[in-house]
Amino acid sequence: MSSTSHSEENYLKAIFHLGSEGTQEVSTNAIARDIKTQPSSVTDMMQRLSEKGLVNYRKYKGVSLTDLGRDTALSIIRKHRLWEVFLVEKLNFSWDEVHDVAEQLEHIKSEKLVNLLDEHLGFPQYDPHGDPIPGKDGNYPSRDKQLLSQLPEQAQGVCIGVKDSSASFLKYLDRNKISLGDKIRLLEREDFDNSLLIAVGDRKIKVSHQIASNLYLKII
Amino acid sequence: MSSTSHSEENYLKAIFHLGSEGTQEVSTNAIARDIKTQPSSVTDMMQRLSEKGLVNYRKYKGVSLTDLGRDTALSIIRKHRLWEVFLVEKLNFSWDEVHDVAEQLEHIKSEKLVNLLDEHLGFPQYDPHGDPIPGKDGNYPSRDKQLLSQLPEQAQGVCIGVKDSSASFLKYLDRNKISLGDKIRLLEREDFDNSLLIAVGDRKIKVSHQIASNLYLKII
DNA sequence: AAATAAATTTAGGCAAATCTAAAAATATGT
DNA sequence: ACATATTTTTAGATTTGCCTAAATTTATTT
Repeated sequence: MSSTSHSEENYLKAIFHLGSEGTQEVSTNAIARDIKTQPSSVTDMMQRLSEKGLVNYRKYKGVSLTDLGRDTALSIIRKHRLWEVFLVEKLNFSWDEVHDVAEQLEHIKSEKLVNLLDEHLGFPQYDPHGDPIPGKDGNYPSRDKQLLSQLPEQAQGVCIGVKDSSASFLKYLDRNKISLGDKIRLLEREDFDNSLLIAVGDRKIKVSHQIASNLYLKII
Repeated sequence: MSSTSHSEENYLKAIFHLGSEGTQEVSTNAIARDIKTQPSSVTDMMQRLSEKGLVNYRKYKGVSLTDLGRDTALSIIRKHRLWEVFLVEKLNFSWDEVHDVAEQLEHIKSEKLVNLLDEHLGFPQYDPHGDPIPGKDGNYPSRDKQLLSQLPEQAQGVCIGVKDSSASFLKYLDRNKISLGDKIRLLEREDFDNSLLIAVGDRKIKVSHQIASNLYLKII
């Protein structure tokens, strides 16, 4: 019944993302850092969310999502990702521009809107950054994926997502013509700084550890 | 600079609509009635909007929009109406379902989004209720239109808009197969209750004064 | 295990946006 | 024009969401 506020929804989303999909306990400080607010504000909000039955909160012990909280978080993430698809597919936004707008659109309240949008987009399974879109019923498909940085040498995979979806990282990928769906093989690992020599299609590229630890592959 | 809040935007919109497009002075009570809030809340907000330079406010004398306030109101109305077109044209909402959702979408802040949406929709001139869509530059085309109730007998026109866009009125029009673009002729006026006999295409319909005073025609 | 550091919570305040009740200004009726 | 009614404003509270500073709890070091 009592519907969630804009702000409450942002906290739920943060807990979901920080606590590996809401299952693990998340610390007050981690939430504050993520949401760019003070730890005391987080404590405040956790007490309110706890009273609403959206989180499990024990003083000094951190929080996790209840089933209700997880469902709420998933519905917001669903909306966020569907809107991202809309912005990129229908309005020709580039993938590094969609985040802030989707962050606003995700709070629009209308079941009908979300479901018609989903249909309009052809029931997409993934957003422009390769993240899976939660279903209407709240099911959340988890893909098996691996960071490029964790691959064994000579292994190869298809690029299926990014961990960091900041504009600067996405623009780096654009400049280096690395896109979702590209086939990538790890050729050499430089032990000194953990940088990698990879083959993207038939191009050879050197990438730093930081890059490699933000790119998800599906091993093939 | 200082951006307007959700709530401030709603007040600006109300003043625009109540004061025949923001030109006339609007009373505190009228705003309170329109926005479903207490007169004291309106006074509060008028003082804040006045400090921000969005309205001309003199105690006990009512408010009107400044040029800045009018521009702000128009940009919100532009967004509202573009989203209504989107909902009807792209997502197949019916025209009586769009209002509440557009009321939320109109507050999304992104120049780029509005302009790409406009382009995606083919730069529509009117929303699904026949209201003109303000331009990017803030120009607001006023059409010459007349209420059906004010027509002289035997005059005819094309239905171009509704004054009341409540779901119940719009559904009445649907049930009676009266749509924007239909040609309507006033056949007879019943003096007793001001009800009218009209011809819609080649069908004859009786409509009450209340109906007739919420339907806009362009005389032909 | 005591001392120190870090994380977390409490306490007290602030701004936005609302409310109710009371006071002040304006409008209306005879 | 004077009394009454209506409208509008002020005063004082409340809720949400945030802040800073101080207190408390938990973790880490030596």
